[in-house]
Amino acid sequence: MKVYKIPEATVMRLSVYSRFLHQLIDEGITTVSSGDIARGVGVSSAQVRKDLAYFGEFGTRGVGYRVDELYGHLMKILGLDQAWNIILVGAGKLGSALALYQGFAERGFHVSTVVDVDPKRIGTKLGDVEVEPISVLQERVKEKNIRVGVVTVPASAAQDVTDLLVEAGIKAILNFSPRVLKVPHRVILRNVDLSVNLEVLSFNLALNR
Amino acid sequence: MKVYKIPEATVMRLSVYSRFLHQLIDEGITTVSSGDIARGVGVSSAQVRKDLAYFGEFGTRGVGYRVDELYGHLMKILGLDQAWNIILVGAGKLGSALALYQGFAERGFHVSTVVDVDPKRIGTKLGDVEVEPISVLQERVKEKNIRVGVVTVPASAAQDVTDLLVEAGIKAILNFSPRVLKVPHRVILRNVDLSVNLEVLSFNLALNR
DNA sequence: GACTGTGAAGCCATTCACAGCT
DNA sequence: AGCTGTGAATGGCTTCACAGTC
Repeated sequence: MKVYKIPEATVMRLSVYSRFLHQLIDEGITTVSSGDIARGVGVSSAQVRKDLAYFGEFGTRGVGYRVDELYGHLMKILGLDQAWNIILVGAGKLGSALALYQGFAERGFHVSTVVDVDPKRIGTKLGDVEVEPISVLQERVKEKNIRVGVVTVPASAAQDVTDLLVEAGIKAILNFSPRVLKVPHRVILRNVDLSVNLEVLSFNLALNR
Repeated sequence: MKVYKIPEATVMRLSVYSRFLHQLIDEGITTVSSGDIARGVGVSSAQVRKDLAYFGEFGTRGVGYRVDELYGHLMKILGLDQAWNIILVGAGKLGSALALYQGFAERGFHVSTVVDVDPKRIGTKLGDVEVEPISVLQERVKEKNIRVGVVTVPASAAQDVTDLLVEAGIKAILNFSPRVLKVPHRVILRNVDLSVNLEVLSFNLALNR
């Protein structure tokens, strides 16, 4: 893949396109145009074509794209042609919800380990995964070849567990805690900040009052 | 407020700055420079100053910003000088977790109503809020002056409950379902797509293999 | 000397518009 | 005629760099 720099926004849209295509497959639709996709996900058709153009030529001029074929390409591009083991740190309300979230499993993300510090939570089951003490973190990451960690601990503990994940050799972290985390450059970090999202809404609502 | 167009990225950073300032207040720090903030949240100091400049001049040249003062300005700008009632639609795993999430309450977002279609969930308590049937949605929105709705239902039900929220006069929607929702222009929509976030990570990990 | 506020420059993403296929 | 792929134009956000202020 000769890839210089793909905008993150493009990657996010590819993920959305791929889910839309999945819908079309379920509906038995076999061919789709960039305009159809655009209408389906709420972007412009030029945007769809540009996004795809980063990775190759997948369509046929005058016709469009074969749905199953394009879907396969997108899944490959997104790295979803393989399953990913992930470790979840923090088995509180949010952590438990994510551990049981169907949407992850559907896309090939398998929560293979859940750890927590709270003795009351250790030993409980989330689906078929048992909550383990945080001391097993390094061992599990190694033995299960886990590359992605999800942080769902309170803000005060977030940097500490992040350091543990980094030390264990994790490659990417999805952070749900409302804290700015420091990680080495080699580790990919994404933040899903629930409050920030609500605050963007309240900002916009507050604008016109 | 004479505001032309504030980049969304700016609004999101303001939210992060405000939380950082809150930390500083807890630590008893009274003055801060744009460089301090920049280091604390991982952006450039020019970025911090530009973001603030959209809204006025809050600092003193040669000195910096008064922490409590700047914090107050940011909270006002973000619309957090008032409490917001929010309605949560869908009391499944994720919905329950969000209903009980402390981070919302801390920032003045009060989950005042939770509704669901599942009879088994109706009548159960999430903290001090009782899950009610979806039929009360319109009534609750009106009587409690709710302007923000949070959608945490399965993808298949997402558009239907969104239509209900829009019809009830909701002003902004935070969507956690993996579906692209259609809303009228007057309604503000934000998506928190959990799978998309993981897929951006897997994309980046898959790049170098 | 230190730090803010800001015009200008640079950079990156989106949109336009059309040539090229089918 | 319809739709893709793409260079060029546009628009918008970020970084630079410095004048202004304490």
